[in-house]
Formats: sequence, C-alpha cells, structure tokens
Amino acid sequence: MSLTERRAKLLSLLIGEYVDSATPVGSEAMVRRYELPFSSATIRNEMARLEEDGYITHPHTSAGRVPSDKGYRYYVEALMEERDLSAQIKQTIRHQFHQAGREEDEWVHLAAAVLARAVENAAVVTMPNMAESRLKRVELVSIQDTSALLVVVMQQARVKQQVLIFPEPMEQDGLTAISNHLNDAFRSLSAGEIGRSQVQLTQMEWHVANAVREILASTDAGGFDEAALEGIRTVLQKPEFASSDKVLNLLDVMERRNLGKYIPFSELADGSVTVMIGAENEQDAMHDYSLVISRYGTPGGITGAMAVVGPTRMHYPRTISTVRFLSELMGEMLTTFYDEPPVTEQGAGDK
Amino acid sequence: MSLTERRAKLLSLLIGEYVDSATPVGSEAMVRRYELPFSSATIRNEMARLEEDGYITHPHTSAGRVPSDKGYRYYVEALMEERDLSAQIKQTIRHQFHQAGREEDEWVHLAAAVLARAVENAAVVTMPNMAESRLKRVELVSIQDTSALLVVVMQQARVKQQVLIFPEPMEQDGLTAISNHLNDAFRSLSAGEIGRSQVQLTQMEWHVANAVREILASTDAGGFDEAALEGIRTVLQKPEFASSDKVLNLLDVMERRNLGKYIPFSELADGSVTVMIGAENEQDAMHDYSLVISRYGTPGGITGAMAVVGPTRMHYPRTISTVRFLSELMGEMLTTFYDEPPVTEQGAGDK
DNA sequence: CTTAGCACTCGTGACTGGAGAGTGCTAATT
DNA sequence: AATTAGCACTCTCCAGTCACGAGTGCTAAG
Repeated sequence: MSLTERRAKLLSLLIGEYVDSATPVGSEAMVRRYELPFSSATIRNEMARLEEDGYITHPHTSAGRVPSDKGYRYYVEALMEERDLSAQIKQTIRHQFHQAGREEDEWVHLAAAVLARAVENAAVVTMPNMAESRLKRVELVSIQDTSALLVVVMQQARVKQQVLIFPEPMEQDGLTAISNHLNDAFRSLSAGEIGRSQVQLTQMEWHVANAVREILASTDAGGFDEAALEGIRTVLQKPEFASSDKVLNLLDVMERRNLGKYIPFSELADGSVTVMIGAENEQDAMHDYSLVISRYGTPGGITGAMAVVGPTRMHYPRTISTVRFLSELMGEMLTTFYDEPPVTEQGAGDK
Repeated sequence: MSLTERRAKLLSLLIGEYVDSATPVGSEAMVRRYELPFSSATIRNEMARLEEDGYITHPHTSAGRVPSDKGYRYYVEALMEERDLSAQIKQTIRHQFHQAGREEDEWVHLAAAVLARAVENAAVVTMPNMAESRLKRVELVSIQDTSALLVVVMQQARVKQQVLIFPEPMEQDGLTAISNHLNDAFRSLSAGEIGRSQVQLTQMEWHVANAVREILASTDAGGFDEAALEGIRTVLQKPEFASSDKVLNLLDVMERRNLGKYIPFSELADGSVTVMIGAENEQDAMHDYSLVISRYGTPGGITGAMAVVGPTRMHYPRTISTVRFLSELMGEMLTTFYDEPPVTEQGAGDK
C-alpha cells in the first residue's frame, strides 16, 4: 500500500516535527514551519486521508496529528534516509574503545554508555556468547579442608568460578592431580560432549567434572543478567513519562532479569538492524515503546546483541545508524582480540 | 533535651501513624484512632510544643503534623522498641541462604533481594572485601599469538581475569613457566608487598607481575559497581514519588557508579547498625531519604556492607532489625565457607 | 492543667467560562 | 479536478470562583 508522493512527504515532515516537539502537530503549524506551497486546508485534506489509511491519528478532535505505529513503520521502511554517522563521531567512538581496557565486559559497558548517550534513549548490550562454550582449562585451588575454588576458563576468554565442597578433606596436591586429568581429558569439549564422554574417572574427578559441565551449560544458556544497561534516566526524562504511572512500566522492562523476556534477542536476523515499533512487540508492556536491535559478533561464532529502548517517538534514522555502527565496531573489536579459527582451535594440546 | 512522657508517647504514636498513612496527622484523628484520654485541644497544645522544639512540622497552616528529621532521630534513639524478627521468618531466610549456591555473589544478590522485600524499600549489598587482598594463584592461558588470559585467584575465593597483550608471541609452555615462577615468588603477598619485592624477574614476568599487582590493588580499592541493588521499583511506588521530579533524584542515587558517593560505607562503626535520617546525610541529594547501614563480615577480616535506602518516612524498627539480622547472617555464611585463620594462612607454600 | 467553643486558614475538588488550536465541511476559485 | 477561503464546531487548557472539610490557635471557663 503506497502513498502519493505528497502524502509521503507530508508524513515524513510530520514525523520529523513530532519527534522533535513531542506535541501533536496541526495543519497550520505544518505549513508555517516548512513553508509548504499549499494552504493549511489542503494539508488538512491530506491528513484526513493519511488518518483514514491509518498512518496518523489524533488524540482528540481538536488536536493535531500524531504518527501511529503504522506511520512510523512506513517511515522507517520507505521514507527516511539513513544518514551514516559523521567520520568525526566514528573516530571519537573508536578512540574511546581503544582507550578502554582489553576486557569484553568493559567494551560491553562502554558500548551501552556510548549508545545510550548518542541516541538519547536507554541501551542494552549483552555480553558476547559463543554458540557453544568449550572448555579451555580447569583449575582447582584449595580453600579449606573440604572446599576448593573451581575456576573454569572457556574459549574467548570467559572465566567462571564456583566454590566446590568435597565430601572429604582434599590436599592441594590431590586437587592438582584432578585438574590435570580433567584438562587432559576434556580440553576443547563442550558441555554435551563432556556428558557423553566415556573417560574413566574417580569419584572425586566425576564430582568436579560434573560441576564443570554445569558451568559450561549455564554459560550457553546465556544470562542477560550480565548485560550492560545505560540511559534509563534519559528515557524517564522524556515528556512521555510526565505522568508517573508509565515509569513503573518501563522500570519493569528494565529490571535486569526481565530483559530477556521483553527483548527478543534470539529472533534476530544476523548482521542487520531490526526495528520493532510499539504494538509490533510481543509483550503488552512494550506496546508503547520501540526497540532497535542488532546482533554483533565475529565470523568465528562469538555473538551478542544490543538494543535501544525508547518511546515510539524516537529519532529512527539516527538510532538505526548508531546501532549499526556500534554493532560493527564491537564485531571488529572481538575479531581483533578474541577470535580463533572456528575449526583449528585444538592446536597444541591433543592427539 | 528530653521530652515529657506524654509528649514522647505522642510523638511515637504520631510517627507510627504517619509512617502508615503517609498523610499529615491531625489532633482529632490522633485522639479518635488511639482513644487517648485527652481531648483534641490538649493534643493540639502538646503538638504545638513538639513543633516549637523542632520534632514535628506543618506543611501548611491547616494541615496535620509531620515528623521532622529531628523527630525521627529522637524516635530511633529513645522511643522505638526494636523488635527482633520472629523465629519463623529468620528460619525461612536462613533456609533460602542454604538453598542458594555457594558463591558469595549469589549470597549478595539474595541478601539484597530479601532485604528489599522485607523492608519494602531499596537495598544495596556490596560484595565482601578483604582488608587487603592477597594472591593465591596466578594462571596464564594462551588466547592468540601475542595475547593471553590472566586469571588471578585471591584469598576468600575471589577471582579476577584480564586479557594481557605481550610484545612478542608466547607459547603456552612459556606462559606456564611464567605463572609457575610468579606463583612461587608471590604467593600470599599483597599488592604492596609484590611492589616492594626484590625477586629477579625476566621482562615478560615483570609485565605479568605488574598486571597482577594492579588487579590486587583495584580489588582493595573495592568497587561498589559489583554491589547488588534491589527494590528500586518498590521505593518509587511510594506516595513520596507521586510527583515525578523526585524520581530522577533517586535514580541518580541508585546508579551503580554513584553508590559509593551517596552511601558512606566507609565511615561505619563495626558491627552495629547506623541510621542516617534526611539531612543528616552529607550529600544534598540524599536529604529526603534515610539510610540504614551496617557492615558485615568475619573475624578473619572479610568485610562488606549493606544498606537500606528509602524516604525518611520509613518503618525504622523493622528496618533496623532486618538489617541487623541479615548482616549477622551474611557474617555467619562467610565464616562457615570462606574464613581462613587470619595469621596462619601461609600454610603449605613457604619456608 | 484541661477542655469546650469558635473564628480563621488552607488545600482540594467541582464547576464555569473564555481563549486558543485544530478540525471538517462547504462553497468559491483556479 | 484540485486548491483554497471561510466558518462553525469541538476540545483542551487555564484561571477564577466557591463551598467543604480538616486542622489550627486562641480564649475563657471548668
């Protein structure tokens, strides 16, 4: 369903104006502001048609027009011109990333902060995840008689630790023996492969191996609890939230443990930026918000996701290009520092 | 400056009523509600005295009375009776902790969640910190030619990792040699001691040692960015925040990186629970809120802190006893699973 | 010291009327 | 057939008014 050129132009201008001003925009104001070569009456007629077709609405009879979800959708799809970020800005952001440390969680936080600031909305960036975590190394460090710290190092420099309780006192020497054996037996294996492995293990070794397996599995399950979140304040300052009942709604969305529920990270096409506008979101609570999401990652299989969350009244071109750029940049960073050839990984250790 | 018994009683009732109802309470309502053996006129006289002395105020001429910071302070100090939590509740909470995993960060999150829920306010619980971190073990795992993952295990089962870049390609064997040497040389040492150490090191070893030292030092500096935070929503639902300008204020306080600034964790007496009411807080932004803070820890020197943040209109007795209980409980948990004799620690490794 | 009584103060909520912005329709113009 | 001027109409917003009720502070009597 396509629009006449004039109507399209009008819709585009109206969205631009509304995104800026946050107040419904009327025919008169439209003509004045953009010096249109028509009278307000003509504009009114056109607006009436746009409304009939569902691209805009009015809050009440005597108010200006406001874009609907469908209007935004058409705009994003066909009307807006996506301007690339200026070289200058890109350079500045790149610089910040190279100034930052070499750890992925620093990048993730930085990306969220930069994104939130650039688009003036909330931003979520998840930690990057391998498709399937593989074991790189196990360490056991004695803590007390019957307890030890288990440190599991996985591919792509992820580390998790857990305190392990043994049914009997263990010396450091015994622990080292166990970890050596497990390192030999399980290097480069995934959780599933460890589970199916036929290697002979003592009871203690099995105890440890099991814990390792669980850690790998839980890393794969990939909690968004580790995601970085920035810019909630910025969003809450927007006029949409003047009446504070919507505030709670958004805060609920933003609680860390709910992120996965509200933001469909998993349903994303690779590489491209996805936009979900208002009611297009599955969850009711998100019906007043728009999402701009993208995966990022490396050819080697590391992938994470980032999203911008804000009211539907959002500067889409800017948001989309910023998300695209940052997602590419994160990919580059990961590739440079972490990526390992997806097949050859075994390397020094086996056979 | 002490109050007559009747005035004290009155203040106490008034605070109780106000904490419940969140609306200014008048003399008439007071008499009716508590069946006082005086007329409202008498109560009015007494209230006038209380106001004169600064324990309560008037929002405007014809409104009821509201406790002032000073009133709350007197109440907390002299009037309220701190009731211990019921054995039942304590048992439930204990149970939850024993059900949880064996990792300190799970406890910290759990403690924050339980606390927030119990006192219906926001709760912050920091990760426990040693007075001074000591090295337990170093591991180096190769990632790419010139990069490796440095894993530092410290006392009390804390683990930190960092990607390390070398000026030249390193094999895993070479990395293992370095970590072995460093383990021998620096085991049980603190950041400062490593810095002062006279051990001969190759250039590569020094590179790694330096990174280790920085990690220990930064752990000591103790970031509150790792603190667990719960219950922001609960607080924001309170009538104090009906007008949404104060919301932003609180959100600012609650941003992770600001916690240290607003909450004076460091100035705490050991063991006891500290209450800071309204303007007693140093930071202006906190002048409308109260804090109930406590340290927790073990005799062996691990210490963390927890705090409840909410409007000054807060149920102080309940909050204080809950904080006290949870802080004791966290101490117990840490002692059971982590504490090592503060002096003997060297153990297997030296001399 | 306590209390009854009463005038007084303010905030709240309901109602009102006018101003302003914007629409939608009709009829005239191009 | 498209555009425009004109105009009646609709709604929101805001300021003003008014009555109500909760609460105070004071005075004078018990």
